[in-house]
Formats: sequence, C-alpha cells, structure tokens
Amino acid sequence: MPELPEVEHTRRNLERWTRGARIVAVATTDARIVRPLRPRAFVSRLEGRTVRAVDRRGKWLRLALDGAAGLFVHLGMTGWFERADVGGPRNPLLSARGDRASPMRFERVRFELERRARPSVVVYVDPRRWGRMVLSDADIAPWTTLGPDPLSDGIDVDALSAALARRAKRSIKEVLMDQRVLAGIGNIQATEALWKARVDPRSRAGSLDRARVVELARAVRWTIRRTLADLAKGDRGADDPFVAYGRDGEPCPRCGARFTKVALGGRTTTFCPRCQARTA
DNA sequence: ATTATTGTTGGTAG
DNA sequence: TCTACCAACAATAA
Repeated sequence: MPELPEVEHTRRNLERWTRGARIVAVATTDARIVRPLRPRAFVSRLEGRTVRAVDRRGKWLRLALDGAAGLFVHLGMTGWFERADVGGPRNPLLSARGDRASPMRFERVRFELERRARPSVVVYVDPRRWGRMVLSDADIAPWTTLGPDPLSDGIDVDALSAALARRAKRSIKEVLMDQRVLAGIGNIQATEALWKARVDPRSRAGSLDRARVVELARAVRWTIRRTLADLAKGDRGADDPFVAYGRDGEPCPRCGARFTKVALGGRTTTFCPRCQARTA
C-alpha cells in the first residue's frame, strides 16, 4: 500500500480522527510491530496521552503526544489505519467490518479515543506485519536520517545533483528509492517518475546532466501529486492511476512501444525502451 | 506448485 | 565506516 502519497493520505485521515483526542485504551499483543517495547509497556505508556499533531516525513508518520513523546509509525508494505466504527473495509482481503466486539481480520493494534466526550475507535491493520510502531521520547534514527521530503520540503536540484554524484555508479532507479536521497519514493513512484522524465531506470545516477535532474525533480513532484489527487477522490474514485508501473507488455501512451521490465536492486522496474533514454 | 508483491532491516562479505 | 548483496519478515494472487 504505502509510498509517500498513500502515507500522506493516511496522515490526513489520522489527523482528522485523532488530533486533540485522548487515548483512553490501547489493545495489542503484537510484540513484532511495537518493538522494542513489550506490548504491555507499549500500552501502559500510551494510555492517557493526547494526540497533539500528526506529522509525516517520507513514509514515516509521527503522532506527537503530550509529554514530548512521539509514536512513530511505518506502514511497511501492507499496513493501514481504519476507523473501526464507521465505514466498511476498503480492502477486498477483509471479510468482516470492524467494530468493538469483533476485531477485523489482521487487526494488530486498537486505539480507543475520546474527544470532547465523544468516543471513537481507530485500528491498525497489517496482514504481513512488516509495519512498526515505535514509542519514543526523542525522534528516532529512521526519522532523522531521512532525506528531504519531496512534498513538504520540495526538491532542491543542487542538493539532488550532489546526492546523485555521491552515488554515481548505482542505477538512478535505486538511488531514487534511497530514503536518504529523497524520502518517500518507492518502487511505484520511482517507476512513474522515470517514465515521466524519459530516463531509462538503468542509467547510472552520475550520468544525468543538470537538465535531466531538473526534469526528474519535476517528474517526482508530478507523480506524487497525481497519486495523491487520485487518493483524495476517495475509496470509490481511486483506481489505478499509474502509467508505467505494472504495465509490462502494454503500449506506452507516449510513443506506442511496448513497456518492458527489468530487475534493479531486486525490484521489478517497468519502462518504455523507446522513449526512456539511457544516459549511461 | 511456483512466482511475485506499493518496504525495511540485519547479516555478511568486501 | 561505507557499500553491495541477500535472506527474512507474512499473506495473498496470478
């Protein structure tokens, strides 16, 4: 599910659902997701706190709590939040809709909240349990070591060029997905941005001239805003807005050649062999 | 049955 | 200390 646009969408939901609310009760038994704390400690340290704000950097979320603590959340590959007492499941994996009595399938953490005497329930669901929830009084290393966030910080072309030069021999695709270079770019957004910028994903990061880097920065903004706009249409309107990702064998909408795929850094990468130029 | 999947992380080797 | 590579994590769909 989550790259930057999905996580930003999640942030906006969580802000509406939790900002200003007191965490009345927490239920979890999942030691993997809440590590390094034990579930018991995680629960007792969280209960009674109030959510001050919901921030995001790249694919990480931070629920700022009173008392200087923060709950740092990463959705892994398959995590999402759901308000358990309203709306149905948006994921076809789910058979049951969540409510207080019956946990949703793959529910991992349940938050009971209260705001101005109004109760609500928010659950974290994660079939594969690759997500994390780290409760910490200080910002954690995965959060502080992230590169600039393309949506909230923008992309500085000089800084990006320097970062590419430092990783000159690696493929541009792999470097784009390096969270220290730009925070929040994953396989989908990298694939889409490289198509938009007409850059072959196998090109060495150091081989892009300045004009190409400018194009690439623009393309990253384009795909993020586009995906986010699609998500904002809601669960109904949101569909598959991707041009290149997952389109192996289909015609490129720009030049008509068939998309092909290659593995880079262990991840499938789809690209148009005609209009995405290899720079080196 | 086999392979692939929107992502990190911890190990090892260099 | 840094990079590159890989298996692992877990559940599903094609």
